[in-house]
Amino acid sequence: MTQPRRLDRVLGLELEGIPPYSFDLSVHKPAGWAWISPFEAFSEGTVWTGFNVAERPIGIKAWSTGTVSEPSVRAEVYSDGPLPDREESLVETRLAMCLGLREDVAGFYELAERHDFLRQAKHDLYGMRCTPFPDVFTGAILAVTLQWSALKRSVGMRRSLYLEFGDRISFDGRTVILCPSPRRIASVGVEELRGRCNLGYRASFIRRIAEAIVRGDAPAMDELYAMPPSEARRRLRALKGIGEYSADIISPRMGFPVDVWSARIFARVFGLDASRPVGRLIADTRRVADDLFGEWKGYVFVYVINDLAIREPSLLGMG
DNA sequence: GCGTCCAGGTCTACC
DNA sequence: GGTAGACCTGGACGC
Repeated sequence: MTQPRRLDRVLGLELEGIPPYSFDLSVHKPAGWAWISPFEAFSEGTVWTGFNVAERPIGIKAWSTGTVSEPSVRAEVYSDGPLPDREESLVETRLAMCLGLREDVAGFYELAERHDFLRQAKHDLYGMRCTPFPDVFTGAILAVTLQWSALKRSVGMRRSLYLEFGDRISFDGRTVILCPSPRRIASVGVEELRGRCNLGYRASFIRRIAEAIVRGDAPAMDELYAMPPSEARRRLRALKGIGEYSADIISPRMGFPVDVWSARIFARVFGLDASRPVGRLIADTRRVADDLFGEWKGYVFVYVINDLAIREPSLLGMG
């Protein structure tokens, strides 16, 4: 195992948000989803994580300095050297995006008042944001490893990719493993990827997505963020191995990524016949989500699953 | 112990 | 444009 790269504090940021905003719920969701890296740490309201900016590993320590009604986040940025102005600006923009700080959820909360299950979720998770990935490759690795696999194996594949190929960084007394860079994965053979990470047929998908990003043939996350959501998903689906489900996960304006598992949950929430063939069930839950919630459907997905994690954890296999 | 089924999708070939 | 079959692997289940 390689020694972690030591990073020093190079920048402090104070980020304002649109209320209501809950930092803790946004970066540390009740369903146990990590904010950015499965190897980040969260303790007493502070998160230590990181991502790559212009192929440079960046460490982030962040915590709330405000309230739900007057949100403010302090972020300390760590690097292996001073950041050029352009990279400082990139880090600040990306952090605000990943935190969902500038997302106005008033429209979603209005919608939530019209549905019992959402009114409850809004109450339980008030101020929580959907938090986009810092880059397309981080989202693609999650989406592809979730495909056609039981959760235990999905978790194992993703952790192996990080452990085998991700950068280890050490800062503020913590060590975090970052998402492997596309350039690193593009330099590894498909068979080696398959063997070291137990990826099966997914190895070629991940390798081809990495190559597309290195060539500049894939859209950047900030470009996707600026596009209409349907266009962003269309651009993502042009990548090999990214279908409707995966594009819904990766898109910065999250879609409604129903699969076999979540279709059964949402069939119950939406009052559909859960005994129908699973292919039909997935199509039906997608249609209902589109019709009732439009572009807020991603928030519906995240709020419902995380509210179940609080109220009915056994339904999610959480105990 | 062994065989079968199926799982938190996507692509390709074929019609 | 719609659909069947292939794709890796491993846990659960029946025998």
